[in-house]
Amino acid sequence: MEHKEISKSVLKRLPGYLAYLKSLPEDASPYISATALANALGMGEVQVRKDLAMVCDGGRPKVGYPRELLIEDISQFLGYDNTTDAVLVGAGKLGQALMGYKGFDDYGLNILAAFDAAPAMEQTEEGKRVYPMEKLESFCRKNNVLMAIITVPAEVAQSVCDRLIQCGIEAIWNFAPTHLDVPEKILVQNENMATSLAVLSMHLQAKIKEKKG
Amino acid sequence: MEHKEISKSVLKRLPGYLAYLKSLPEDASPYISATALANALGMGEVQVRKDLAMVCDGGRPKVGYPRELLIEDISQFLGYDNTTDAVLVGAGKLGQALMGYKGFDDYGLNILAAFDAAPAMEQTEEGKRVYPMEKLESFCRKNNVLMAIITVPAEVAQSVCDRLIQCGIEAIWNFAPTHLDVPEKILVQNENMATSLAVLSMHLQAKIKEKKG
DNA sequence: TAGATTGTTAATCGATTAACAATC
DNA sequence: TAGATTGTTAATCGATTAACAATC
Repeated sequence: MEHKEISKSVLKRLPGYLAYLKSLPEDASPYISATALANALGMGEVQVRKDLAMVCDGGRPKVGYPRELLIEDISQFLGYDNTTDAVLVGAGKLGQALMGYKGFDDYGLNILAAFDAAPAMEQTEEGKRVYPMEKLESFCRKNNVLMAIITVPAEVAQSVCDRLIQCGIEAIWNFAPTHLDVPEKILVQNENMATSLAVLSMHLQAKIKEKKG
Repeated sequence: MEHKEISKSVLKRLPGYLAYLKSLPEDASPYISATALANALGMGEVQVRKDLAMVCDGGRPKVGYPRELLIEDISQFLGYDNTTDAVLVGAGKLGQALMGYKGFDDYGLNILAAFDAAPAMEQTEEGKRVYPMEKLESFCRKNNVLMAIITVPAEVAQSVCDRLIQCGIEAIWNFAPTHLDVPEKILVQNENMATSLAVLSMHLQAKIKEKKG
Protein backbone atom coordinates (compact mmCIF):
# COMPACT_ATOMS: atom_id res chain seq x y z
CA MET A 1 0.00 0.00 0.00
CA GLU A 2 1.03 3.60 -0.41
CA HIS A 3 2.64 5.22 2.58
CA LYS A 4 0.64 7.84 4.40
CA GLU A 5 2.30 10.48 6.53
CA ILE A 6 2.98 8.73 9.78
CA SER A 7 3.66 10.26 13.18
CA LYS A 8 6.68 9.36 15.23
CA SER A 9 4.56 7.90 18.00
CA VAL A 10 2.96 5.44 15.60
CA LEU A 11 6.30 4.61 14.05
CA LYS A 12 7.72 3.74 17.44
CA ARG A 13 4.94 1.28 18.17
CA LEU A 14 5.22 -0.62 14.91
CA PRO A 15 8.30 -2.66 15.82
CA GLY A 16 6.45 -4.00 18.83
CA TYR A 17 3.58 -5.29 16.72
CA LEU A 18 6.00 -6.81 14.28
CA ALA A 19 7.98 -8.63 16.95
CA TYR A 20 4.82 -10.09 18.41
CA LEU A 21 3.44 -11.18 15.04
CA LYS A 22 6.71 -12.86 14.19
CA SER A 23 6.76 -14.65 17.52
CA LEU A 24 3.46 -16.38 16.81
CA PRO A 25 3.74 -20.08 16.01
CA GLU A 26 3.55 -21.21 12.40
CA ASP A 27 0.31 -23.04 13.02
CA ALA A 28 -1.49 -20.11 14.61
CA SER A 29 -4.55 -18.70 12.86
CA PRO A 30 -3.59 -16.94 9.63
CA TYR A 31 -5.71 -14.01 10.73
CA ILE A 32 -5.27 -11.69 13.67
CA SER A 33 -7.47 -8.82 14.80
CA ALA A 34 -6.33 -5.50 16.20
CA THR A 35 -8.23 -6.47 19.33
CA ALA A 36 -6.21 -9.64 19.78
CA LEU A 37 -2.95 -7.78 19.22
CA ALA A 38 -3.94 -5.09 21.69
CA ASN A 39 -4.77 -7.64 24.36
CA ALA A 40 -1.54 -9.53 23.84
CA LEU A 41 0.54 -6.38 24.21
CA GLY A 42 -1.54 -4.72 26.89
CA MET A 43 -2.49 -1.77 24.72
CA GLY A 44 -5.68 0.06 23.80
CA GLU A 45 -7.46 -1.65 20.94
CA VAL A 46 -8.45 1.56 19.19
CA GLN A 47 -4.87 2.67 19.13
CA VAL A 48 -3.67 -0.59 17.65
CA ARG A 49 -6.44 -0.58 15.06
CA LYS A 50 -5.55 2.94 13.96
CA ASP A 51 -1.87 2.12 13.83
CA LEU A 52 -2.44 -0.96 11.69
CA ALA A 53 -4.72 0.96 9.36
CA MET A 54 -1.81 3.31 8.66
CA VAL A 55 0.41 0.63 7.19
CA CYS A 56 -1.83 -2.18 5.97
CA ASP A 57 -5.16 -2.25 4.21
CA GLY A 58 -5.89 -5.95 4.30
CA GLY A 59 -8.13 -5.68 7.35
CA ARG A 60 -11.54 -7.31 7.02
CA PRO A 61 -14.39 -6.78 9.47
CA LYS A 62 -15.09 -9.81 11.62
CA VAL A 63 -11.91 -11.51 10.40
CA GLY A 64 -9.03 -9.21 11.14
CA TYR A 65 -5.77 -8.88 9.25
CA PRO A 66 -3.98 -11.68 7.40
CA ARG A 67 -0.98 -12.23 9.63
CA GLU A 68 1.56 -12.72 6.87
CA LEU A 69 0.46 -9.62 5.01
CA LEU A 70 0.65 -7.59 8.18
CA ILE A 71 4.19 -8.78 8.86
CA GLU A 72 5.14 -7.99 5.30
CA ASP A 73 3.62 -4.54 5.29
CA ILE A 74 5.07 -3.46 8.63
CA SER A 75 8.50 -4.82 7.66
CA GLN A 76 8.39 -3.01 4.39
CA PHE A 77 7.16 0.17 5.96
CA LEU A 78 9.99 0.12 8.47
CA GLY A 79 12.47 -0.56 5.72
CA TYR A 80 13.53 -3.82 7.29
CA ASP A 81 13.60 -5.61 3.98
CA ASN A 82 16.24 -3.53 2.30
CA THR A 83 19.33 -3.64 4.45
CA THR A 84 21.13 -0.54 5.59
CA ASP A 85 24.89 -0.64 5.88
CA ALA A 86 26.42 1.01 8.90
CA VAL A 87 29.78 1.59 10.49
CA LEU A 88 30.39 1.49 14.20
CA VAL A 89 32.85 3.78 15.95
CA GLY A 90 34.22 2.72 19.31
CA ALA A 91 35.05 -0.97 19.62
CA GLY A 92 34.78 -1.14 23.39
CA LYS A 93 32.56 -3.56 25.27
CA LEU A 94 29.30 -2.08 24.13
CA GLY A 95 30.52 -1.68 20.59
CA GLN A 96 31.57 -5.30 20.45
CA ALA A 97 28.28 -6.42 21.94
CA LEU A 98 26.40 -4.58 19.22
CA MET A 99 28.66 -5.93 16.51
CA GLY A 100 28.03 -9.44 17.73
CA TYR A 101 24.28 -9.10 17.96
CA LYS A 102 22.75 -11.33 15.35
CA GLY A 103 19.28 -9.87 15.71
CA PHE A 104 20.07 -6.75 13.70
CA ASP A 105 19.66 -8.79 10.54
CA ASP A 106 15.94 -8.86 11.24
CA TYR A 107 15.89 -5.09 11.36
CA GLY A 108 17.73 -4.70 8.11
CA LEU A 109 20.84 -3.38 9.78
CA ASN A 110 24.23 -4.56 8.64
CA ILE A 111 27.28 -3.40 10.53
CA LEU A 112 30.06 -3.50 7.98
CA ALA A 113 33.03 -2.76 10.20
CA ALA A 114 34.18 -0.99 13.32
CA PHE A 115 36.63 1.84 13.86
CA ASP A 116 38.60 2.60 16.96
CA ALA A 117 41.27 5.09 17.95
CA ALA A 118 43.37 2.26 19.36
CA PRO A 119 42.08 -1.04 17.97
CA ALA A 120 42.81 -3.80 20.47
CA MET A 121 42.25 -6.47 17.83
CA GLU A 122 42.19 -6.85 14.08
CA GLN A 123 38.76 -8.36 14.06
CA THR A 124 36.01 -9.30 16.49
CA GLU A 125 34.99 -12.83 17.35
CA GLU A 126 32.32 -12.64 14.70
CA GLY A 127 34.92 -11.90 12.09
CA LYS A 128 34.11 -8.26 11.64
CA ARG A 129 37.12 -6.06 11.04
CA VAL A 130 38.22 -3.32 13.38
CA TYR A 131 40.08 -0.52 11.63
CA PRO A 132 42.03 2.43 13.01
CA MET A 133 40.22 5.74 12.77
CA GLU A 134 42.39 6.87 9.85
CA LYS A 135 40.52 4.51 7.56
CA LEU A 136 37.10 5.89 8.46
CA GLU A 137 36.61 8.37 5.67
CA SER A 138 37.84 6.26 2.79
CA PHE A 139 35.81 3.29 3.99
CA CYS A 140 32.59 5.25 4.29
CA ARG A 141 33.03 6.89 0.93
CA LYS A 142 33.95 3.68 -0.82
CA ASN A 143 31.02 1.76 0.62
CA ASN A 144 28.62 4.66 0.45
CA VAL A 145 27.72 4.28 4.11
CA LEU A 146 24.95 6.51 5.39
CA MET A 147 24.48 5.26 8.95
CA ALA A 148 26.87 5.21 11.88
CA ILE A 149 26.72 3.90 15.40
CA ILE A 150 28.61 5.82 18.06
CA THR A 151 29.81 3.82 21.05
CA VAL A 152 32.72 5.96 22.19
CA PRO A 153 33.06 7.73 25.55
CA ALA A 154 31.05 10.93 25.94
CA GLU A 155 34.14 13.15 25.85
CA VAL A 156 35.04 12.27 22.28
CA ALA A 157 31.54 11.68 20.91
CA GLN A 158 31.13 15.15 19.41
CA SER A 159 34.43 15.05 17.53
CA VAL A 160 33.68 11.56 16.24
CA CYS A 161 30.27 12.80 15.19
CA ASP A 162 31.72 15.77 13.31
CA ARG A 163 34.06 13.49 11.51
CA LEU A 164 31.31 11.07 10.56
CA ILE A 165 29.30 13.86 9.03
CA GLN A 166 32.32 14.79 6.92
CA CYS A 167 32.33 11.19 5.74
CA GLY A 168 28.84 11.62 4.36
CA ILE A 169 26.94 9.95 7.21
CA GLU A 170 23.32 11.09 7.45
CA ALA A 171 21.90 9.09 10.34
CA ILE A 172 23.60 8.51 13.67
CA TRP A 173 22.68 6.06 16.41
CA ASN A 174 24.25 7.58 19.49
CA PHE A 175 25.01 5.44 22.53
CA ALA A 176 27.31 8.01 24.11
CA PRO A 177 25.56 9.71 27.01
CA THR A 178 25.87 13.18 25.61
CA HIS A 179 24.10 15.61 23.34
CA LEU A 180 25.44 15.82 19.80
CA ASP A 181 25.34 19.03 17.81
CA VAL A 182 24.61 18.34 14.16
CA PRO A 183 23.37 20.18 11.08
CA GLU A 184 19.63 20.09 10.58
CA LYS A 185 19.62 17.51 7.83
CA ILE A 186 21.44 14.91 9.91
CA LEU A 187 19.38 12.68 12.20
CA VAL A 188 20.65 11.69 15.63
CA GLN A 189 18.82 8.98 17.49
CA ASN A 190 19.93 8.81 21.09
CA GLU A 191 19.87 5.46 22.81
CA ASN A 192 19.48 7.03 26.14
CA MET A 193 20.18 4.69 29.02
CA ALA A 194 20.02 7.55 31.49
CA THR A 195 16.46 8.26 30.44
CA SER A 196 15.35 4.69 31.00
CA LEU A 197 17.10 4.59 34.33
CA ALA A 198 15.39 7.79 35.38
CA VAL A 199 11.99 6.25 34.78
CA LEU A 200 12.88 3.08 36.68
CA SER A 201 14.50 4.98 39.49
CA MET A 202 11.44 7.20 39.89
CA HIS A 203 9.21 4.18 40.12
CA LEU A 204 11.31 2.53 42.79
CA GLN A 205 11.57 5.70 44.83
CA ALA A 206 7.80 5.94 44.86
CA LYS A 207 7.54 2.26 45.84
CA ILE A 208 9.98 2.65 48.69
CA LYS A 209 8.28 5.77 49.99
CA GLU A 210 4.99 3.90 49.82
CA LYS A 211 6.32 1.10 51.95
CA LYS A 212 7.81 3.37 54.57
CA GLY A 213 4.89 5.81 54.76
CA MET B 1 12.52 21.57 47.26
CA GLU B 2 9.35 19.55 47.49
CA HIS B 3 8.58 17.34 44.56
CA LYS B 4 5.66 18.31 42.41
CA GLU B 5 3.84 15.80 40.29
CA ILE B 6 5.98 15.44 37.25
CA SER B 7 5.05 14.10 33.84
CA LYS B 8 6.99 11.35 32.15
CA SER B 9 7.98 13.63 29.29
CA VAL B 10 9.63 16.06 31.67
CA LEU B 11 11.28 13.24 33.58
CA LYS B 12 12.83 11.94 30.40
CA ARG B 13 14.41 15.26 29.57
CA LEU B 14 16.01 15.80 32.97
CA PRO B 15 18.95 13.42 32.48
CA GLY B 16 19.94 15.38 29.40
CA TYR B 17 20.13 18.64 31.32
CA LEU B 18 22.08 16.98 34.08
CA ALA B 19 24.64 15.46 31.72
CA TYR B 20 25.21 18.82 30.09
CA LEU B 21 25.54 20.68 33.38
CA LYS B 22 28.05 18.14 34.64
CA SER B 23 30.06 18.41 31.44
CA LEU B 24 30.66 22.12 31.96
CA PRO B 25 34.18 23.04 33.05
CA GLU B 26 34.84 23.83 36.71
CA ASP B 27 35.69 27.42 35.92
CA ALA B 28 32.53 28.12 33.96
CA SER B 29 30.11 30.69 35.33
CA PRO B 30 28.41 29.47 38.51
CA TYR B 31 25.08 30.52 37.01
CA ILE B 32 23.29 29.20 33.99
CA SER B 33 20.02 30.34 32.46
CA ALA B 34 17.34 28.17 30.95
CA THR B 35 17.98 30.06 27.74
CA ALA B 36 21.63 29.08 27.69
CA LEU B 37 20.79 25.45 28.40
CA ALA B 38 18.16 25.42 25.69
CA ASN B 39 20.58 26.80 23.13
CA ALA B 40 23.29 24.34 24.07
CA LEU B 41 20.95 21.38 23.69
CA GLY B 42 19.00 22.68 20.73
CA MET B 43 15.71 22.81 22.60
CA GLY B 44 12.94 25.37 23.10
CA GLU B 45 13.76 27.77 25.87
CA VAL B 46 10.27 27.86 27.32
CA GLN B 47 10.27 24.10 27.63
CA VAL B 48 13.59 24.06 29.43
CA ARG B 49 12.52 26.84 31.75
CA LYS B 50 9.34 25.02 32.68
CA ASP B 51 11.19 21.78 33.20
CA LEU B 52 13.76 23.39 35.48
CA ALA B 53 11.05 25.13 37.46
CA MET B 54 9.61 21.70 38.28
CA VAL B 55 12.70 20.52 40.12
CA CYS B 56 14.57 23.58 41.32
CA ASP B 57 13.48 26.88 42.78
CA GLY B 58 16.79 28.69 42.87
CA GLY B 59 16.18 30.53 39.61
CA ARG B 60 16.65 34.29 39.73
CA PRO B 61 15.54 36.67 36.98
CA LYS B 62 18.39 38.13 34.98
CA VAL B 63 20.86 35.72 36.61
CA GLY B 64 19.60 32.21 35.98
CA TYR B 65 20.08 29.14 38.15
CA PRO B 66 23.09 28.39 40.34
CA ARG B 67 24.74 25.58 38.43
CA GLU B 68 25.70 23.50 41.44
CA LEU B 69 22.24 23.72 42.97
CA LEU B 70 20.66 22.71 39.71
CA ILE B 71 22.91 19.66 39.43
CA GLU B 72 22.13 18.76 43.01
CA ASP B 73 18.38 19.15 42.65
CA ILE B 74 18.10 17.22 39.39
CA SER B 75 20.32 14.45 40.76
CA GLN B 76 18.27 14.22 43.89
CA PHE B 77 15.03 14.33 41.98
CA LEU B 78 16.14 11.48 39.75
CA GLY B 79 17.27 9.50 42.77
CA TYR B 80 20.83 9.39 41.51
CA ASP B 81 22.26 10.08 44.94
CA ASN B 82 20.91 7.03 46.70
CA THR B 83 22.11 3.96 44.85
CA THR B 84 19.80 1.26 43.67
CA ASP B 85 21.03 -2.32 43.72
CA ALA B 86 20.19 -4.47 40.74
CA VAL B 87 20.77 -7.94 39.42
CA LEU B 88 21.39 -8.73 35.79
CA VAL B 89 20.08 -11.87 34.14
CA GLY B 90 21.81 -13.08 30.98
CA ALA B 91 25.58 -12.78 31.00
CA GLY B 92 26.00 -12.72 27.24
CA LYS B 93 27.82 -10.01 25.35
CA LEU B 94 25.35 -7.28 26.06
CA GLY B 95 25.01 -8.32 29.69
CA GLN B 96 28.75 -8.21 30.15
CA ALA B 97 28.98 -4.86 28.45
CA LEU B 98 26.43 -3.43 30.85
CA MET B 99 28.14 -5.00 33.85
CA GLY B 100 31.41 -3.43 32.82
CA TYR B 101 29.99 0.02 32.23
CA LYS B 102 31.44 2.34 34.85
CA GLY B 103 29.04 5.16 34.09
CA PHE B 104 26.13 3.61 35.95
CA ASP B 105 27.65 4.83 39.20
CA ASP B 106 26.69 8.34 38.17
CA TYR B 107 23.10 7.24 37.77
CA GLY B 108 22.96 5.58 41.16
CA LEU B 109 22.78 2.11 39.68
CA ASN B 110 24.81 -0.68 41.19
CA ILE B 111 24.77 -4.06 39.49
CA LEU B 112 25.48 -6.51 42.28
CA ALA B 113 25.84 -9.70 40.30
CA ALA B 114 24.77 -11.53 37.18
CA PHE B 115 22.86 -14.75 36.67
CA ASP B 116 23.00 -17.05 33.71
CA ALA B 117 21.52 -20.42 32.79
CA ALA B 118 24.96 -21.65 31.78
CA PRO B 119 27.59 -19.35 33.27
CA ALA B 120 30.65 -19.36 31.04
CA MET B 121 32.78 -17.88 33.78
CA GLU B 122 32.76 -17.44 37.55
CA GLN B 123 33.21 -13.72 37.34
CA THR B 124 33.51 -10.99 34.74
CA GLU B 125 36.63 -9.04 34.03
CA GLU B 126 35.44 -6.35 36.41
CA GLY B 127 35.28 -8.86 39.20
CA LYS B 128 31.50 -9.16 39.32
CA ARG B 129 30.28 -12.66 40.03
CA VAL B 130 28.19 -14.69 37.63
CA TYR B 131 25.92 -17.18 39.36
CA PRO B 132 23.83 -20.00 37.95
CA MET B 133 20.11 -19.29 37.82
CA GLU B 134 19.42 -21.49 40.84
CA LYS B 135 20.92 -18.85 43.10
CA LEU B 136 18.67 -16.08 41.81
CA GLU B 137 15.90 -16.17 44.37
CA SER B 138 18.03 -16.52 47.49
CA PHE B 139 20.35 -13.77 46.31
CA CYS B 140 17.57 -11.31 45.58
CA ARG B 141 15.83 -12.00 48.87
CA LYS B 142 18.99 -11.78 50.91
CA ASN B 143 20.09 -8.52 49.33
CA ASN B 144 16.59 -7.12 49.10
CA VAL B 145 17.02 -6.39 45.41
CA LEU B 146 14.20 -4.49 43.73
CA MET B 147 15.57 -3.90 40.24
CA ALA B 148 16.58 -6.34 37.55
CA ILE B 149 18.12 -6.03 34.11
CA ILE B 150 17.08 -8.59 31.52
CA THR B 151 19.62 -9.32 28.78
CA VAL B 152 18.54 -12.81 27.77
CA PRO B 153 17.26 -13.89 24.35
CA ALA B 154 13.66 -12.97 23.59
CA GLU B 155 12.46 -16.57 23.79
CA VAL B 156 13.23 -16.93 27.48
CA ALA B 157 12.64 -13.35 28.57
CA GLN B 158 9.08 -13.91 29.79
CA SER B 159 9.97 -16.87 31.96
CA VAL B 160 12.95 -15.02 33.42
CA CYS B 161 10.65 -12.09 34.06
CA ASP B 162 8.10 -14.25 35.87
CA ARG B 163 10.81 -15.66 38.01
CA LEU B 164 12.21 -12.26 38.88
CA ILE B 165 8.82 -11.10 40.04
CA GLN B 166 8.65 -14.09 42.33
CA CYS B 167 11.97 -12.94 43.74
CA GLY B 168 10.40 -9.66 44.78
CA ILE B 169 11.68 -7.55 41.89
CA GLU B 170 9.56 -4.46 41.24
CA ALA B 171 11.30 -2.70 38.38
CA ILE B 172 12.64 -4.35 35.26
CA TRP B 173 14.94 -2.92 32.63
CA ASN B 174 14.26 -5.06 29.60
CA PHE B 175 16.78 -5.36 26.79
CA ALA B 176 15.16 -8.42 25.27
CA PRO B 177 13.30 -7.45 22.10
CA THR B 178 9.94 -8.72 23.29
CA HIS B 179 6.90 -7.62 25.24
CA LEU B 180 6.78 -8.71 28.86
CA ASP B 181 3.53 -9.48 30.62
CA VAL B 182 3.64 -8.32 34.23
CA PRO B 183 1.24 -7.48 37.05
CA GLU B 184 0.18 -3.88 37.23
CA LYS B 185 2.39 -2.91 40.14
CA ILE B 186 5.57 -3.99 38.37
CA LEU B 187 7.29 -1.50 36.07
CA VAL B 188 8.92 -2.64 32.85
CA GLN B 189 11.11 -0.20 31.01
CA ASN B 190 11.94 -1.43 27.55
CA GLU B 191 15.27 -0.48 26.06
CA ASN B 192 13.97 -0.78 22.61
CA MET B 193 16.67 -0.97 19.97
CA ALA B 194 14.12 -1.84 17.30
CA THR B 195 12.29 1.40 17.98
CA SER B 196 15.41 3.49 17.57
CA LEU B 197 16.33 1.66 14.44
CA ALA B 198 12.88 2.24 13.02
CA VAL B 199 13.28 5.97 13.41
CA LEU B 200 16.73 5.95 11.82
CA SER B 201 15.65 3.66 9.04
CA MET B 202 12.67 5.86 8.21
CA HIS B 203 14.90 8.90 8.00
CA LEU B 204 17.33 7.21 5.63
CA GLN B 205 14.58 5.88 3.42
CA ALA B 206 13.24 9.40 3.03
CA LYS B 207 16.74 10.69 2.29
CA ILE B 208 17.36 8.08 -0.35
CA LYS B 209 14.02 8.66 -2.00
CA GLU B 210 14.78 12.37 -2.00
CA LYS B 211 18.06 11.83 -3.82
CA LYS B 212 16.58 9.55 -6.42
CA GLY B 213 13.45 11.61 -7.04
C1' DT C 1 16.09 52.65 35.13
C1' DA C 2 16.38 49.18 31.41
C1' DG C 3 16.74 44.67 30.11
C1' DA C 4 17.34 39.88 30.70
C1' DT C 5 15.36 36.25 32.73
C1' DT C 6 12.06 33.96 35.62
C1' DG C 7 7.51 32.05 36.44
C1' DT C 8 2.59 31.91 35.21
C1' DT C 9 -1.52 32.01 32.60
C1' DA C 10 -3.71 31.26 28.15
C1' DA C 11 -3.66 29.32 23.34
C1' DT C 12 -2.27 25.87 20.25
C1' DC C 13 -1.09 21.65 18.77
C1' DG C 14 -0.94 16.69 18.44
C1' DA C 15 -2.05 12.33 20.04
C1' DT C 16 -5.20 9.31 22.33
C1' DT C 17 -9.64 7.83 23.26
C1' DA C 18 -14.48 7.46 22.56
C1' DA C 19 -18.56 7.07 19.61
C1' DC C 20 -20.50 5.43 15.56
C1' DA C 21 -21.33 3.94 10.96
C1' DA C 22 -19.86 0.41 7.49
C1' DT C 23 -19.03 -4.37 6.35
C1' DC C 24 -18.16 -9.10 6.07
C1' DT D 1 -29.56 -12.06 10.23
C1' DA D 2 -26.55 -11.02 14.21
C1' DG D 3 -22.27 -9.91 15.85
C1' DA D 4 -17.50 -9.07 15.65
C1' DT D 5 -14.46 -6.21 13.67
C1' DT D 6 -12.96 -2.56 10.67
C1' DG D 7 -12.42 2.28 9.56
C1' DT D 8 -13.86 7.07 10.35
C1' DT D 9 -15.42 11.13 12.56
C1' DA D 10 -15.78 13.73 16.86
C1' DA D 11 -14.37 14.58 21.77
C1' DT D 12 -10.94 14.51 25.20
C1' DC D 13 -6.71 14.77 27.04
C1' DG D 14 -1.97 16.13 27.71
C1' DA D 15 1.99 18.42 26.31
C1' DT D 16 4.12 22.17 23.97
C1' DT D 17 4.30 26.79 22.75
C1' DA D 18 3.14 31.57 23.02
C1' DA D 19 2.06 35.75 25.61
C1' DC D 20 2.65 38.37 29.55
C1' DA D 21 3.41 39.91 34.15
C1' DA D 22 6.89 39.83 37.96
C1' DT D 23 11.60 40.58 39.49
C1' DC D 24 16.34 41.18 40.19
